[in-house]
Amino acid sequence: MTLEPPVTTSAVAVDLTAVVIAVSEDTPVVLVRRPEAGGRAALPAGPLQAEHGTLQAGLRSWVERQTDLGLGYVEQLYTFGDRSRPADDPARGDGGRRLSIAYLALVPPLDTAVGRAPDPRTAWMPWYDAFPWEDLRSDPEPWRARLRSALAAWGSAAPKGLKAARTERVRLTFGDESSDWDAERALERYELLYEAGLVPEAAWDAGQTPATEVLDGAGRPLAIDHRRILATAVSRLRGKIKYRPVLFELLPETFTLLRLQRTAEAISGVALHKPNFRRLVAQQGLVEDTGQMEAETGGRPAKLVRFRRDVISERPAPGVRATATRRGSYP
Amino acid sequence: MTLEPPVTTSAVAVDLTAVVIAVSEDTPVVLVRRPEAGGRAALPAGPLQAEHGTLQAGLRSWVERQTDLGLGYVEQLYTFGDRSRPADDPARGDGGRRLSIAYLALVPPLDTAVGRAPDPRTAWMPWYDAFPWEDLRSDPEPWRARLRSALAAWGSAAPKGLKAARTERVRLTFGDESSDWDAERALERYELLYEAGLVPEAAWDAGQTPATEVLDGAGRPLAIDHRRILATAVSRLRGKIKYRPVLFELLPETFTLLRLQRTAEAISGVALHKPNFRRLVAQQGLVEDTGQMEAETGGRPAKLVRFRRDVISERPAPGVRATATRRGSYP
DNA sequence: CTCTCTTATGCTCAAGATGAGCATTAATCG
DNA sequence: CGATTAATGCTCATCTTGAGCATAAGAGAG
Repeated sequence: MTLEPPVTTSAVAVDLTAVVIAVSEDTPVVLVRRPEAGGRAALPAGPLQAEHGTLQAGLRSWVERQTDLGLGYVEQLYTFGDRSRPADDPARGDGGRRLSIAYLALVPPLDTAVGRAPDPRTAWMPWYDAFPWEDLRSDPEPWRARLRSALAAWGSAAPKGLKAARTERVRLTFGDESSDWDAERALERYELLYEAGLVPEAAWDAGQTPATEVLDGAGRPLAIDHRRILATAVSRLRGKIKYRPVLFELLPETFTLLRLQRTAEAISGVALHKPNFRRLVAQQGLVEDTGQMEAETGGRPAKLVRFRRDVISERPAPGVRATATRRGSYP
Repeated sequence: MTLEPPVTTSAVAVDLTAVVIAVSEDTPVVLVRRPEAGGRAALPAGPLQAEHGTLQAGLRSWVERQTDLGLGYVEQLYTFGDRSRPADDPARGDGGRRLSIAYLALVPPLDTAVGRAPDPRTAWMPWYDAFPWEDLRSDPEPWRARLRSALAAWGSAAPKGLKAARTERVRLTFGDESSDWDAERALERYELLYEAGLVPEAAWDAGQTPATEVLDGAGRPLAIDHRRILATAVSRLRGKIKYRPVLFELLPETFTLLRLQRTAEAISGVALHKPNFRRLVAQQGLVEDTGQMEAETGGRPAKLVRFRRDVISERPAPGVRATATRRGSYP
């Protein structure tokens, strides 16, 4: 390898993969292609075409045609192109490499009921189906305890010198009895489970059959490496809402503060302290009154507010970061 | 476009582009290929090869061979592949598209004096040569005032409905008399200057000759879209040091707290308040004493400290964010 | 051998931001 | 009408930040 100008190399298939996220009834959902019987659902993906002026335009144009929704927000996530991508990938063929440029897109809650979707070949899948352990809104302990004990076993099984490092990684990503985990580390947690062989993709990618006990409670696998791509999106989105007002892309024009909070909770997977959440939103000037009220609250009617678009990328870092409540205090 | 499995499309040349950053004598530098006489410097780039197991491994292996330095830290930056990428790109050829997967790499200060480099065809270029306006460590005003007035003119020249939006964008990215700008928005600033035609690449990419006044003070252009890639790296790195301890990848094994601060300042482009910076570092437990002292300080000798590697990805968010001092208070 | 200069290091203080509760208000549903 | 369900408002103790001041410990000049 030299520093000479790059030259074209071996055949590379490039596709654009979309992680389209919506929030439906406090559940974050992702657009997937329906699996055939027994198969795994896949993220929508399409080949990069010559007509596409920009990568993002390519992604945007065909997703919009598919979903009939305006994609409010689109950002490039990551480019996946490791040769180790599994052999059951139909696009690989003849020793070529497949490159997937993944994008994250957010759409407002319109026709996003789970199961229904704009195209009959697609469906909205709750993302916590893929990562049940990432939802700590109600009772976090069942999942955490199980995964931690499985991972502890993996740590103990490590070769001599690696034991401490593995144990420490588990502690950092999954927390321990005394400390919560960091919601943003969803990708690291998935990767750790993969390495530990606790998700079936690990065995499949190695050409083996996963042990059955592995499948229990390990979440729903997606095609190829799509669960990893989804985990990347979850991590990115959880980080992003802390400093950019992207939550509003997931909400209708007008909404109540509780709905905003529930959306934040759905994404981050933790329950938030209501008064503090409101204070945060208020002092940041992110929303303004519409003068209307929402009556269907089940209790006292709530003000309907709207996002102040003119503040969309204002100075410091608007967005919704807020304190988690102690466990169990969700509703 | 359908949701069918992706198929191989038109020829795509894929290369891995590296933004290798070091800090030399309080100056952030980037590794570039020396330009031919009159030409523009380019970032090192090499084609993606079939042997590369992972993209990052590919990037890492050949950069390490080139520089004889261990790349402490490598992360994927962004994939550039817009069709509008300029025509003087030697790798494009026959209507094919070029895809560049850019990586950010950090190396410790070893042989990184400006101008010297591991390979005679390469050089370390101060990144503020490309973005003089991004260095606000001493006196920010000369650049800011000039760019703001040029951009104000661009705003005023906008078609009727766009005027307000343009003016607002300028205000958000470049700040105004009363407010500083956000150091992380380096990429947005470059892109705004590009759109406004204030950097020569804008004219070149359009196949035109830039007006000479444009060139004055607009920084040093790089080959193709490499200045944009570098701006992406600057923004990413400035954001990253706030919540991950990556600064240490840019420092030798042991260092003084002032050197750590100067490195943070070099990257972020702003002068920091010394006592507060120390307090921050101390309370985060990022460093530990070595017991040794550094005598060459010019004043009272300073303790030599070292980064606590075991804390490298600890819970909340270690890293170096700190308050900027008011202007002019650098040294 | 002091005085001066330079940088290291420590301390204090006032604001602001955060984490956790408690109290009131206003609808709906039997 | 009383119970239930939310919406909204307020308070308080802690942390965290932004800024400035004071002292300590070397090198060099005179």
